[in-house]
Amino acid sequence: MEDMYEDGYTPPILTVDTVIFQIIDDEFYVLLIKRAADPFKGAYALPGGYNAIGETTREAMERTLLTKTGVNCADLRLVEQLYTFDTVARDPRGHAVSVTYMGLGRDIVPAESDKTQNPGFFNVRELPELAYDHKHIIEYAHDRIKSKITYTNAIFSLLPELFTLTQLQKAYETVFGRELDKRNFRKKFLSLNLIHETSELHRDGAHRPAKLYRFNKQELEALARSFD
Amino acid sequence: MEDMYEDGYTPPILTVDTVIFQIIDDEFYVLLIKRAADPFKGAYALPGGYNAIGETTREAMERTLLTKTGVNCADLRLVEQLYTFDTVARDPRGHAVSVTYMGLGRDIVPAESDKTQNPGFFNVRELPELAYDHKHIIEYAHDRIKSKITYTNAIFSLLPELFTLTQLQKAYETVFGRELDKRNFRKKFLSLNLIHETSELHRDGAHRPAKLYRFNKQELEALARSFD
DNA sequence: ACAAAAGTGTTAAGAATACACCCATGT
DNA sequence: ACATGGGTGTATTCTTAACACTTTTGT
Repeated sequence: MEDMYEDGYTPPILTVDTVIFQIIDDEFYVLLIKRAADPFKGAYALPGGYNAIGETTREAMERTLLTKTGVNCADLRLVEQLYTFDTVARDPRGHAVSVTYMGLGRDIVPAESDKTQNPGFFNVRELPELAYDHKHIIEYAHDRIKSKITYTNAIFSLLPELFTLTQLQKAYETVFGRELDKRNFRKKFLSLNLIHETSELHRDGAHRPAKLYRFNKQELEALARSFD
Repeated sequence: MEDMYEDGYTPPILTVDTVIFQIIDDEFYVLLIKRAADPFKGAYALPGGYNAIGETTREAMERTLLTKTGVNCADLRLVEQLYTFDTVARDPRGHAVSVTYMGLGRDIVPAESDKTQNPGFFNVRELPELAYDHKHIIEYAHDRIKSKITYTNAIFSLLPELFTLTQLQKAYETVFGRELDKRNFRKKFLSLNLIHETSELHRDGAHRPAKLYRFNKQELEALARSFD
């Protein structure tokens, strides 16, 4: 914090990058853009951009996300800072530092204007070639949310307000990438007292309708016991 | 990542700050310096400083830690990036961004030269007035290590190579800030297979000598079951 | 002999796991 | 009536939690 550098101090380039996840048809998707300029022209990348002076990293994240993908941060259900990556050759102008965020939501639709750079959701299990170290960042974010849903109620951010127990279980299975036992899942999850039954039913095809549930709180809270 | 800014792009000030913890006499201590210049002249602060261009945040952390406290990062047993704080009024020259690190070790001795700014370890339960948002950063780091020792073997970083089960339990109690049951602690910890008995004994006063144990690995690994 | 910390085991309650059939609906 | 996903219970094993006395040593 002291004056290591006199007036000649020049900071590195500061960027932000954002990993937006959502579940579509029981698969896990991440929001990417196609790069229109070098470096990595034509490759896919996380939405992000420069962090200007006078702007917090969170503000830069919200601004770049909106500009590059049309996604409004206020429509996300959970946003948190992930990690700060130092990346060699991240930027042609030299060493850069990228503060990354993770955002989770439901029914997020990127805007398709041609000013925005072909934003779209890609299945996390079938990613295209990615610019920079963005593959690594996506894996890091995926690990984070995998572990986060084991000790918090973060799964709410990937579900609609009203949901069936089957949808809830599928959401867990999608993030974990493995199957869970139906009876044990229900018994355990209900014992955590995070959700309550509503009087509404979900009718969907030629079978018994499912009860719809709702989270008690739409804010992050720790679980009484860790999950799975 | 695209050119939001033309050539006129100016990044914010980038700094690093480091939270070094160690246990001394069964109490938890953090390394602080006394600020020699404004802002916050005379207040205590975490060691840190500017991140120069061309230098990674980790390099800046190692450099500033050595310069300001005489502590060599290589002497720490565990170092990890914590979080990146945007802090208003963090720096008189305007908005700044601080990447923070946490370091854990044993028998760390700050250098007392007068070039270094009176570095010293302070009991986390009796902190002096702190500059900036450093109190908040220390609490954040404390929470991180509290939770980290519940699902990893990170406690090794706060213990000597050879240690008794009582020392191990005391280390947990120090970080958690509460007491644990001796018999349950031993039974559970030994069942995790992280440590093994050595043939050496620790003699210390007029009572039965204690067996000394050693960690199987001095690297971070996840626990089979989460702890406490 | 005594003071001090090391070391040790059992019981009871709760949690995790494995596992298969009936229910309510639409067509 | 049948196909489809919704919904439910039990037995076993493992884990946690509560709890007090004996052992070994130095003085």
